[in-house]
Parts: sequence; structure tokens; C-alpha cells
Amino acid sequence: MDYQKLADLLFPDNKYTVEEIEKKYPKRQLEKGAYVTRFAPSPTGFMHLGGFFSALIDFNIAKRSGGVFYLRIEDTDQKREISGASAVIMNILTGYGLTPDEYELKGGVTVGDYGPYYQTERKEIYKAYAKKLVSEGKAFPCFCKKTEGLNDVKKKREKKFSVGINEDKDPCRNLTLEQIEKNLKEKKKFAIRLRSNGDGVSKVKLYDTAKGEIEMTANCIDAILLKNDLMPTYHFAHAIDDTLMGTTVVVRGEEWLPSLPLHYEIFNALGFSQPKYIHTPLIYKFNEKGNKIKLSKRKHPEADMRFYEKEGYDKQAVMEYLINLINSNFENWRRANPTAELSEFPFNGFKITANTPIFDIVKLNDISKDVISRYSAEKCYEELLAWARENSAENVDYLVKDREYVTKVLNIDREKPKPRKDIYKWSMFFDLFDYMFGKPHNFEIEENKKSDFEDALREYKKYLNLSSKDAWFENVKKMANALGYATDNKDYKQNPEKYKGNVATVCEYIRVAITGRKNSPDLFEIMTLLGEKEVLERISEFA
RNA sequence: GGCCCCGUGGUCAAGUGGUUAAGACACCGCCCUUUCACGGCGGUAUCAUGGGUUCGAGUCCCGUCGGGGUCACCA
Repeated sequence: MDYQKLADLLFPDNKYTVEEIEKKYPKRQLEKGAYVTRFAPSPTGFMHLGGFFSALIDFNIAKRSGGVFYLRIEDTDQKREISGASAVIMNILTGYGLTPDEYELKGGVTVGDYGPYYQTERKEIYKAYAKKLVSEGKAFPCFCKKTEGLNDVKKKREKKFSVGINEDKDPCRNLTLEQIEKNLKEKKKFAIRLRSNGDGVSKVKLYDTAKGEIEMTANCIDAILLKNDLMPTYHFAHAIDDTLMGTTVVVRGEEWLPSLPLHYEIFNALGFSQPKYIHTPLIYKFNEKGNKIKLSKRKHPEADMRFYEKEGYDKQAVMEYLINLINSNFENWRRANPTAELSEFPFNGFKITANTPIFDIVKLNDISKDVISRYSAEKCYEELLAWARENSAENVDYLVKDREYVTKVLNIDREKPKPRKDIYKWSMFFDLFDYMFGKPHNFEIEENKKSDFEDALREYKKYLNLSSKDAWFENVKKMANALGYATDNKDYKQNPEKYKGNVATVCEYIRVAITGRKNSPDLFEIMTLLGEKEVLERISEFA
């Protein structure tokens, strides 16, 4: 077979040769030890938590080594393309401070010399390499009918098929030049497949920086390199782009691990050497049956980065949670350095756990509470406002108009060595403090306590004193005493039957009347902010 | 089913041949606060399993079991 002739037949009008292309992509001039990483999502208008997770690792590896972090859009599957998706990706990345050094905005600027950064714009590059492989006999055209996508595959999987030796070699690999010419004359579309040398038995030693050496069965599949629209598959584009663009470390989800032998064979065929790989653990949740399942876009809102945006999770907290998932030394560091910037943490992207973590929103909440408790009231206000502008438009006017008051509310129990921690996302603010912005409607009081409750409130009108915290509390005690509630706690504990309750009980009644609930920050501060008139009105509701 | 990854408490995890097997979340108890919290102290609870190797194994090797991933002209 005259492979060169075949290559010319298949690709008569390629714009570039491989040599021409490689001239345009010189080796990057970087300090020794500097890593080049990339985030390479497909533009579906959705960013998965797991994708963000690898971007976080990418960013840290590049930035901490003085290297480059770039964004490449893998838009070769036109069916899935959503317009404006790349802007969404850039927004999230920059919002979290993971701004790429090189990127391209569709219809806008391109930053960086190793572009284009959209794969569809690199079509001629892939074609050049495909032609080269064909001319060397390492790839061949395939005229078969396409598989019908995911459904076909699923059916095949249900049969629990096993892949035997050489069974995956594609029949088209044996087509004669004449047959190919005939097909071409009939304008038949073709894909380009790798002519695999693998037997499906021999082993290859591969390496993952996080997992160590992995021995895998060599690839034996004549994998598609170029689809019949001549766009590359992930595998082919990965080899070419990451080589040309100088990627030294590829961080990607663990679902890619099984295709490592394929990538190994493609890199070899192309004469490229492989980058380092870090396959990150996938993030799971438990389903109803208690089985682990992948955090998925369809089933789990938390899989979508927009969820955290909408809910108003603190960005620092989301990142701290993720780092904590792969390395809990982080928590020790955080405790020792409670006010340090996240960027000061000696994050080692190469040393990540291989375990498969289960997403735990309770833990995220806790981290978020901690992060937010360290903020000043002013910072909280800014964050709250920023969140509201995007996600709660109806509250923006109010926040802007009553900035001072809102800041004071945010400041309750905050300016102290151990600040209160009850806010973990901004969307909860208005519910949590609803009583600061209007009279409560529901009151957490048991039916059998109602008469005591009302008696206490009636009496409290006489005792209300907001002149100082001490005076306020002194009066609460006086009233408690007058109504037969214990003011000596020890005595109360020993002889509870002697009393209707203790000061805590009285406080509970007042708290419920003012806030509607049994839990709230410091009562005196709340009453002071509300003002005497409002406080009396609320008490008078019951007395 | 083939191939591969993973297996320390309910969850996340430190641990790289000798530890009383850290820490955090959650849960429970006590203390502090004569309010709600914050906080402090303590508790329950873990090396999947069976064999090796070794004076010694959570750590190394093999098997088993369990969980997960993958097997598309999707990434």
C-alpha cells in the first residue's frame, strides 16, 4: 500500500504541514521546575464541581511553580455546544481567582501565543497530523456507519460484552487503495482511525503522579482520531494540543484513567512524549439505597458551580472545602493560621489523596460559617450585596438604602474574639434575620406555656430597660423574681419544682415575642437595634 | 463480562515498617454564659477480609470481598 498516496487522496487540500505548524509552537521559555497546566472543558454552559476541582489543582500547580495556566475550550462536539458557554466558564474561573494566563473569548480577545484556544479553530492542525499518520501507515480511513451514540453503547453494555484479543480491530483497516478510491469517488464520508499495534494482552507501564506507577493492558482498539466531520476526538486533540501548547501536567478526572493506554499509543504514533498526569478522584454522593454514585448534573444540584453562586456560598469556603477533600492537613494549617489568605497555604497539587470522597454539604457549611465569621460586618455587607445583585434583585434596593442598619444587623455578636457562626451562605440572611426587617408571624411557643408566656410579657412592659446591657439584664432578673422564676441557678437546679422556671425561661419568652423563635443572637443587641418603640409593640401583641 | 482505580470511625482524612492509630464535621455528655450562641473539656466510633514477608504490618506482597470507573465518530 502506498500510504503517501493514500494520505494525499484523503487530504488533498490541507492548509499546513506538520513542520509548518510546529514552527509556530516553539518550546515555552520557562524557569526550571515551572509547570504548564490547562483547564479544558467542553462548552456546555455548565461547570461541574469536579471540573472546577481540577481547575483549582491546575491553577495551584502552575502558579506555585512560576508556570502557566491556560484555558482551552474543547468544542469539537458541535451538538453539545452552547453559545456563551465559554463566558460562563471564564466568569466562574475569575470569580474564584483562578484567572488563566492564556485564554480566548469567542469573538473577543485572545491572550497568549499558543492559540487558537478553541479546538474548532484548530481543525487544520489536527488534519495535518492525521495526514502524517496516514502517510506513515499508522492511521487509516474508516467508512463504516456511525454508532448511534449513547443509546447504542448502553445496549451493548447491558450485554456485558467482553473485549477479546484483536476483536476491536476495525475491518476498514484492510481496505485496499482501490476500494478507498471508489468510496471517495462516491463521496462517502470517512473517519480516521488509529492502526493499533496492541494485542490487548501485553502490559504497559504508565504513570500517574497521584497514584504512582500503573500497569495497564496495552490499547488494542483502532480508536477514532478524526470523526467523519474531520473534527478530532478528545484523544487525538489531547495528544496534539497538549504537546503543541506545552502542557507539562494534565489534571483530569479519574474517568480518563482507562484511556491512558490509548493516549500512550497515540503519543507514540505521533512521536510525542507524554506529559505528567494527575487523575483526580471523582466526587460521589450516596443514593437512597446507600450506594455511591457520581455527583451528577441531573441528580445533584451541588454538582453545578452555579449552585454555590445562587445559594451565596462564600467562594473561599468552597475552595477550602475542596482542598480539605483531598488533603486534610489543610485544616491543621487553617487552625494555626486562621486569618491567612488561602493562597498562603502550601498547596501541593501533586500530593492528593487517591480516595473517592463523598460530598458532604454539612462540612461545607461548617467551613463556610468559619470563613464568614472571620469577616468584618462591612465585608459581609459587601458580599451580601454582591450576591443579592445577581440572585435576589428584590432585596437590592433595601440593602442599598439601609446600608447602615443592615451592617449593624450583620455586626451582632461579630466583633468579639469568638464571633458567632450562624451564617453559612448569603441566601439565608433574610430568613435568619427576618425579625429584624419586620414583625414575626410565627411564634415558637408550646401551647401549655402560653399563659405563662403572656403573663411574663405583660409584666415585662414595666421592666423594659434598654439603657445598658447590665441594666437590661438586671431588670429581666427582677421581673423573673417577681413572677416566681428562679434567679439563683443552683437553687433552681436542685429544686426545680419550687419555680415556674428560671431566668432562661423568661428570656425565652421575651425572645420568642421579639423574634418569633427560640434561637437568636444576643437579645439586648437585637432590642437595641429594633428600638424601644418597636420592642414594646411586639410585646404588646401578647399582653 | 474484560480492563483499571480505590478500601483507616457515619463523613473527610493524617499516617511512607515500631504511634496510647492525629485532627475536622456530625452525634452524645459536662463546663462556661443566670438569655441565644461562640467557646472549652470529654465521650461513642476506624485500619474490609484471609494468607504471607518481617523480631515487628494500617503501612510491603498475594488472594478474596466490597465500592467505583471505563469499554461512543461525548468530552
